[in-house]
Amino acid sequence: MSVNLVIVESPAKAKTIEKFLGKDFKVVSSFGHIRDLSKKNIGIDIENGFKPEYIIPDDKKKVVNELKKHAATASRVWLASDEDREGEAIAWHLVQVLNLPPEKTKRIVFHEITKDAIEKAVSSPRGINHSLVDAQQARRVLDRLVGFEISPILWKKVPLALSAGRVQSVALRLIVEREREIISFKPVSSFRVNGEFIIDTDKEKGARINAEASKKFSHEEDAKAFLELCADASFKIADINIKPGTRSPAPPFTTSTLQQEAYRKLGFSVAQTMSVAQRLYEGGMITYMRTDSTNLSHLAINTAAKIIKEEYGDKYSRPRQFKTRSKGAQEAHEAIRPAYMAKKSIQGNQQEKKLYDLIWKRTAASQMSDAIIEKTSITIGMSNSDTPFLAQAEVVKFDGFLKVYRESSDINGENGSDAVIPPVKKGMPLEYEKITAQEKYTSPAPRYTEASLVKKMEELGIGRPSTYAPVISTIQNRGYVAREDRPGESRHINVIILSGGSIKATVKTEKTGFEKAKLFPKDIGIIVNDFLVEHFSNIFDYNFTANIEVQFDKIAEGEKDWNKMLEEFYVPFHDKVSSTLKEADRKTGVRELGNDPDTGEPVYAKMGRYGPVIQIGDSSEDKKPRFASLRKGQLIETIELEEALELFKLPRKVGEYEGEEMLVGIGRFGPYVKHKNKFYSLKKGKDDPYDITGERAIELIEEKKDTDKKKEIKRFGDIVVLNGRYGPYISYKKQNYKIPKGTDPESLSEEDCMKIIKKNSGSGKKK
DNA sequence: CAGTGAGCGAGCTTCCGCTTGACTT
Repeated sequence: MSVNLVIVESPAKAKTIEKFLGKDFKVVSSFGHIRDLSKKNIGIDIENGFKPEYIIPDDKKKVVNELKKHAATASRVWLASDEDREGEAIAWHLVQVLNLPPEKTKRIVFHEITKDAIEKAVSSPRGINHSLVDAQQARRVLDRLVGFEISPILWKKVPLALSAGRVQSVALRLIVEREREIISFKPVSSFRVNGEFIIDTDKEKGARINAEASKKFSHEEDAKAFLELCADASFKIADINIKPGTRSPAPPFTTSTLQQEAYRKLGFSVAQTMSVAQRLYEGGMITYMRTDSTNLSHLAINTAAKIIKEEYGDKYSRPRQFKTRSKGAQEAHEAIRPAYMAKKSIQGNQQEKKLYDLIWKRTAASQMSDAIIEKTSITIGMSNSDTPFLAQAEVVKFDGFLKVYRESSDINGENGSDAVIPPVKKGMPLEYEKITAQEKYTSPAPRYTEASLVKKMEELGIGRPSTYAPVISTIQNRGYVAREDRPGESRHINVIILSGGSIKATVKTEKTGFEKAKLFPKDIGIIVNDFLVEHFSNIFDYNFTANIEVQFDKIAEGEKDWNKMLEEFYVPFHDKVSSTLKEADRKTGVRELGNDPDTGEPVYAKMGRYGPVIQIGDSSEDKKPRFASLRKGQLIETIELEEALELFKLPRKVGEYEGEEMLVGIGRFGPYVKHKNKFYSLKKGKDDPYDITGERAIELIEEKKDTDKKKEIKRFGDIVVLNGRYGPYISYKKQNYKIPKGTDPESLSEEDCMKIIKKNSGSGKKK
């Protein structure tokens, strides 16, 4: 029985490959890495040349046993893990753990899952590349050293801090530094002048041109003076400039660009995109979704060309192969594309259909012709000023790839001018209909979204396709960063309008600072970041990863010894770890805000044991300071005295009801009235916790009691049938139970309820 | 879930990358 065993990393890949190879081949999966560093004693014997201590994690034991069984009966084992640093290491660990003898072990690689590529791989096997394995070990050990030596310093020196790492801490730094840019940003306003012109000879048809003055005005008086000039001026077309141009499609998706576009076009979070893509991959509908490559297989390029020609005609087809440009790309896989281009749509839920459609269009567009455009610029001259008005328009002469796909931009409303310019000739006279000078404020760099953070991380070369989503979850789970909204504020802007020869000034309002699902640093994130940057500036430098990647590459090329590289890194690093542990002060981010006007005591903002607090007064033998927690959206870094003192006004008594005190405060779910140990929410936008009256509080209490009564359908002792947000349910001993569909809750008897409770209490236990 | 905060200090936490489920909301 001569059986060939092929081991790949992913089970879905195993299934596909087995179809291509004959029945002499059994294809199984390792489910990624099968060994990792032990967590005991850092998992590294530092004294002995950084010798790693590898263990098989509990959740991998079953897989390893299966692999051992298969390997024992196979006469030849083909290690087909990915062709990159990590893949090579997986192959090596397999050799070690499965005790594979060299004579029956072959290492093969392929970048695309096509019959051709796999057959070719099988016909040209090689051995394990030990230099590449060493580069991976260096990467792994370095990450462990950084993470496991610095995190414990944080536990000691920063309250509530939890972790640090080569990647997560730089991601955090990006967010903290961006926030500081925004905090210190001072908006400046200037006036932009826009004119709406009518072609003089064509007044009836109403052909219009919108144009902007080539100059901005910093002061309102200057803008007004310019409009006064306009009132007396005559206008004409001074110049017309027509420029042809082309636009090319974006390359097919990588993990990073898929996450960005799915966020911009479909509103998916980074994690959501990955889980939907995973399902598409497992269903055999798309290629692998964790990739940094923009390569397409020849087969994919050829079938795409065929389909594009059929669907849109020959002139829309333009096969291309894109070069991967991102830093540190390892290109073990293809770009993310449909498994079968012929399938324009798929079965599945809405999310799956939408994501597939996006991938199909992006892939197709990448294989289509450039769009041909014509850019028209018009200069409108003024008789009494040398400041012209300019108009620009773009006409698509041939749509090419734009027929199926247009990439979105991170910046809203900057997708080019869609203005249409009527046919005009040089020298044509024009009349203004309306000329408006409107104040416009500059804005700071935008806060990161999950997707734009991924983009930035990729640019810096930190993180990998498999870790972008997890890292973003980590910094949020640690409480360093939160994805939040901000309602924004209104701001007045001055507008001056010239129309029919007269000038009028008005004031408009606009929204500023509105945010939706943006990444904000939290106090603890800011303090952790400042501590890390203060003591380990070299490691949390934006270029650190790029620099050590150069070293890893040298190891992979066999030009450098991996232990030596680690030695060079570790000696100064560990010195710094020791000295920081010994010398660094505890960091609470404390800021003195001023003095309490009532008592004269100092007021501080700082990180307390349970979170950010304001403290009034110092601690002494006979006096305890007073504390109040910061609210959502407030930062130690920016809170001011007045705001801080406000926090001490709550909770406050608003009166008595039924013989017991009513207290108003603000909790995690917003403002509340507390009465007899029960909480009643204040109405959003209607009630103000600082001036709500006792009568209103009683009203709220009664109202809530009333709706609670309506919620209850029936009751048998401990068993209560209730009307909830998601329909009727049973509540019993603090647990909720779903009522099966099609059951009328009114008709339930006590026994029926017990049955439902018993049936459902088996499932869903513990965390 | 709507509190807490001093100081002492047991026992715990933590990294990045490669893979899926098995969980809960």
